[in-house]
Amino acid sequence: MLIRDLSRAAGVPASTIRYYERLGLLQAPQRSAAQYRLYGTADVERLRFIQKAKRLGLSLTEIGQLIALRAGGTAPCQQLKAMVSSHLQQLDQQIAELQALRQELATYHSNLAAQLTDDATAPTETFCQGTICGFIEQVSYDA
Amino acid sequence: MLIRDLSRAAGVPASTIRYYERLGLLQAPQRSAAQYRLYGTADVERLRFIQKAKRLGLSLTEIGQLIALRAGGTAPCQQLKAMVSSHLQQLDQQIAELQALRQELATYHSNLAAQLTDDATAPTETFCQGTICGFIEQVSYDA
DNA sequence: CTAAACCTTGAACCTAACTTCAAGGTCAAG
DNA sequence: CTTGACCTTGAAGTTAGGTTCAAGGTTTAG
Repeated sequence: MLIRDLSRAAGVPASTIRYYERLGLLQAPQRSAAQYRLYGTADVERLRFIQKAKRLGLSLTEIGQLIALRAGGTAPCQQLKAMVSSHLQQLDQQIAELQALRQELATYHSNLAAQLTDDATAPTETFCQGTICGFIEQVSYDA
Repeated sequence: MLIRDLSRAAGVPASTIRYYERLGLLQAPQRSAAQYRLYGTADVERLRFIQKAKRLGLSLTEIGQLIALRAGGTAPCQQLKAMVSSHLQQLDQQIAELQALRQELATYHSNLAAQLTDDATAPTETFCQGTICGFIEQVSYDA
C-alpha cells in the first residue's frame, strides 16, 4: 500500500502521515526499490487508533506515551484512565469559564442592543461616550 | 513615564507594550533624548481599554479595528455590537461541543474505572485487549 | 515518449499572542 | 567610575498540529 492508499483508507493527508512518522506515532514503514513508503493493514489500524484517541481529546504527545507503553510491553489502560480523568477536570473548568463569559457577554450584548438601533445612520455618538468606546470602557478590569 | 512605569500601571509586560505598538494598538510615544519611550496617562487608559476588550473575548485584530474606527472619527459601538454578537454565537457552539465531549468522556471514564482497579499491579492485560489499548480501539471513529 | 500524477527530503510557513535573545546604549547608586 | 538595572532594536523562539514549498526522482496512461 502506497502512502496515498493509506491516506485514503484512514482519511488522513499524506503530509500528516509523514508528520506522525517523524513524531514516532507511526513506525518507519518498509520501502519500495524507489524508496516509496509501503504500508500494511496494521498501519491503517494504527492511524485509526490515533484518530480515536484524538477524539477523546488526547494530545499527540499523550498518544505517543500510550503507544510507547504498549511497545514496552505494558498495557496502557491505567495511564489512559489517568489521562481521561485529567482531561475531564480540564474540560469541566473550561466549560465553567466559557459559561461565565457567555453569561457576561450576553448581558453586555443586551445592554448594547437596547441602546443602539440597527440603523447605521443613528447618532450612536450620543450613547458611545468614551475615549474610544464607552461601552468597552465600562467593562470591569479584573477577574 | 518610562515603559516600566506604564508596565506597572497597567499590569502589562514592557515587551507586550512594544508588541502592541508594533501592531498599531498603541500610538508611537514621544521619546527622550536617549530614545526612551515616554508615556502619559492616556497610554495607561489605552492599555486598560485593550485589557477590557480582551476580557470580552475580542482578538487584538478586532480591538485594532475598533481603535481605527475611533481614530477615523466613527463611534465603534455598532461594530462592537456585531463583534460581541458573533462571539456569543461562537461561544454557544463551543460550549455545546465541549459539553458533548464531556458527556462522552464521562461515560467512557466510568466504564474504564469500573473495569480497572487502582491497583497498579492488577492484571489489566485481561481487560485491555487490543493492539495497543482495547479501550481506545472501541471508540467510534466518526463525528 | 512525454506529460500528469505521484513519490522523496528538508525546510519553511501557518495561527495568536507573546517572550526571549543578542548586542549595544543609558542612567543612578555607591 | 564601575556595577547593575534599565532602555533600544530586530530577529528568532514558543505552542500544537499540521501544511506548503522547492527541487528532484518515479510511474503510468495515452
